[in-house]
Amino acid sequence: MAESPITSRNQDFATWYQDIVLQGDMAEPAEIVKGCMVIKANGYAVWELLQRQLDDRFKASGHQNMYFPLLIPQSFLQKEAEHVEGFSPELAVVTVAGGKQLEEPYVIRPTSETIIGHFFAKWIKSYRDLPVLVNQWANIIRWELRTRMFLRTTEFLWQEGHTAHANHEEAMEEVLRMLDVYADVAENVMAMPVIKGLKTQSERFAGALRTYSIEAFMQNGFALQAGTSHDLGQNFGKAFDVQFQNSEGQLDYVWQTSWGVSTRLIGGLIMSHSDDKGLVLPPKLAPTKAVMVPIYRKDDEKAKVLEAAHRIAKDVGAKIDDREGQSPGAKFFHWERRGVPIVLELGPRDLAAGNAVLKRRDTGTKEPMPQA
RNA sequence: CGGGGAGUGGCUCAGCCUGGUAGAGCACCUGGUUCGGGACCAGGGGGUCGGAGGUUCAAAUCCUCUCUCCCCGACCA
Repeated sequence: MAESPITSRNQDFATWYQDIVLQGDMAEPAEIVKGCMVIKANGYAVWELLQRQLDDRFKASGHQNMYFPLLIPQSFLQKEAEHVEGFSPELAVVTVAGGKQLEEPYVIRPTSETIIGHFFAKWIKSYRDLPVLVNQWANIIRWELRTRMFLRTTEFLWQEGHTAHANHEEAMEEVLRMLDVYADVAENVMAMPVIKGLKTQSERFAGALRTYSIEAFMQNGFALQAGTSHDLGQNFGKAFDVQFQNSEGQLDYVWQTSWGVSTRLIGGLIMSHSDDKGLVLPPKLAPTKAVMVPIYRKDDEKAKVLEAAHRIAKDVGAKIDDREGQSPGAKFFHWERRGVPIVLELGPRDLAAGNAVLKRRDTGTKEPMPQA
């Protein structure tokens, strides 16, 4: 019996988390780039599934995807007093480009309210232009003091929604609508129960009137802020002069919202479901839903088992693990650590009985499954 | 930024205290036997010990400086 490469949750939760991420082929520290990670195949595939679920809901509620520059003129950040105060300490700044000192440095976006505010001002003239409902899938950089894979990395992937409305009521409806979308995805896709609520004044987004969040509970009893939705009021509208004429012909500033979830969700997913044996993924977010492990000894068995295993795997949509030189035991551990929800076993005994063995990752239970 | 830990084949680490020209396990390659929860035997390839300087006949090992990563705390999606 080989020793498990995974530290138990009771022994050391933080180390357990790291082990799960590493052993589950989710990510690894980039090392050469401070605080950054390489999102590996299994982790990125989960992110893609999660993106799809979120994106479908954004589109269904009238939002459109756009893309804004990674680099933002430094002066933009300074236009909103609280915003600059909140983000200045964690900005990465580009001062040299093309071999020359830049006249005005660019900051690498920590979030895009400012640059999007600039363009909203160009695009919005009339109440008929409203609402503007934009989403951006992007990477951002925040120079955090301490990082943990997925939970807080220097660079991370996220989506940021940015909307502009004619009045505060509509903006607030949007803020709460998107909070509900986040809660829906968390609970019904990620199987991660959350509590919706209002953040305290000290915890709200820098530049927002109010910040709402969904909070999830982890196995160590900690809460994880899993998504936020901000009522920006007219703060950015005023800072970037986003004015429009209302139906009475008067000038007014737009009411804006912004909302985002990030690759941190994957950290929450891991800390919600995984166990001391490895990653556990809910079926809706599992890149590989089922794996078939064929078992055989002699050559004549091998031919029969492989033939049936391939056939059954194809029928049920399972990936077949027919790697040579790996024992079945080694394969079981391999897939268990990667969170595959269903592992099927097929050997001579099952062949004779007309069954395959079906094992669930979440419960660990095994049951016979008819081959037909 | 404060506190702790660690940098030695791809990975995990031993060796350092008591200097004497680099080891183990895993992984990898070849051959054979295996295969129902991490197989075994035999053979083989691969490192100059984070970096710089110093002491010494001789430095992974002693001294000085330095860089990086990880964990805990404060800050944040």
